[in-house]
Amino acid sequence: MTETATPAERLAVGAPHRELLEQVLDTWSMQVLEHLCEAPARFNDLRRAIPAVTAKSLTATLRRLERNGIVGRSVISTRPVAVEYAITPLGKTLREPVDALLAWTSAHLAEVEAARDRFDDA
Amino acid sequence: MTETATPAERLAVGAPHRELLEQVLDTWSMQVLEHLCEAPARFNDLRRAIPAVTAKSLTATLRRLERNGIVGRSVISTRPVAVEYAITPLGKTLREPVDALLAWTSAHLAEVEAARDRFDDA
DNA sequence: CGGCATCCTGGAGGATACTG
DNA sequence: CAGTATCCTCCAGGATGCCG
Repeated sequence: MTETATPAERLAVGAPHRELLEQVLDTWSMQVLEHLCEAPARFNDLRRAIPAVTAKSLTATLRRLERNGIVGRSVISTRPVAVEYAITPLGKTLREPVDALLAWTSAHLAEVEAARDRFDDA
Repeated sequence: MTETATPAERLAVGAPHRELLEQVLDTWSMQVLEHLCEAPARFNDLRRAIPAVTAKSLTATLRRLERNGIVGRSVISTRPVAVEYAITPLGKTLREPVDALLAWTSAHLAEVEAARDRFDDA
């Protein structure tokens, strides 16, 4: 198929590309993703692994990721119920670009902080 | 130097890596970046190029990018004053990981939308 | 254990008006 | 032209309590 949209157009407010990025790059989603890439985890495992998240936000994050096909949710009918979240094959493809971002911050954070110091002096 | 932090640690709330990503991946910053990568531009050029942005938000975005060393700001003392914004060498290094993100959405948006349809049926 | 419903607050960001 | 100042609204997300 043909790719007609420019990068700027794909990033416009309301564009599907931009919306998808917002649902995948937010604070909690990225952390959930990193953890599930290591190993599947249950709801409260994730809560403990991500200290600052509230139950409400974690639920919303997991639902959104599940809806987008990034994570899978399986209910294990023990009593009490257990629920396991796992990364999907689609979710795994996200790791590469996200890690590229992390690599960028690692490579350039010092340079950014130097720029901040210069800016704050003036 | 040694890199000790895990990806999850770098993404934790309050971590410098995460803060930097937030200041660089937000709605307006990404669009400003894309436009300045094409060519330097003046304040009102950017306003026109990014229809949904308000003057207040654009100012805040440009200040933050300037502080982080991602864009440069030069005042041209004509009357009335002209101000030109341009991408810096550091800013240019951001393009690669950001484009990787865009490439990911292009490659997988259809698959995501299929997952959404499935989810919304249930 | 893994949620959902309700209430509530802070702060991001829009609208508008003004200025060097 | 390129902002700044002020006001004001809105809603993401925290706190709390309840339930299958």
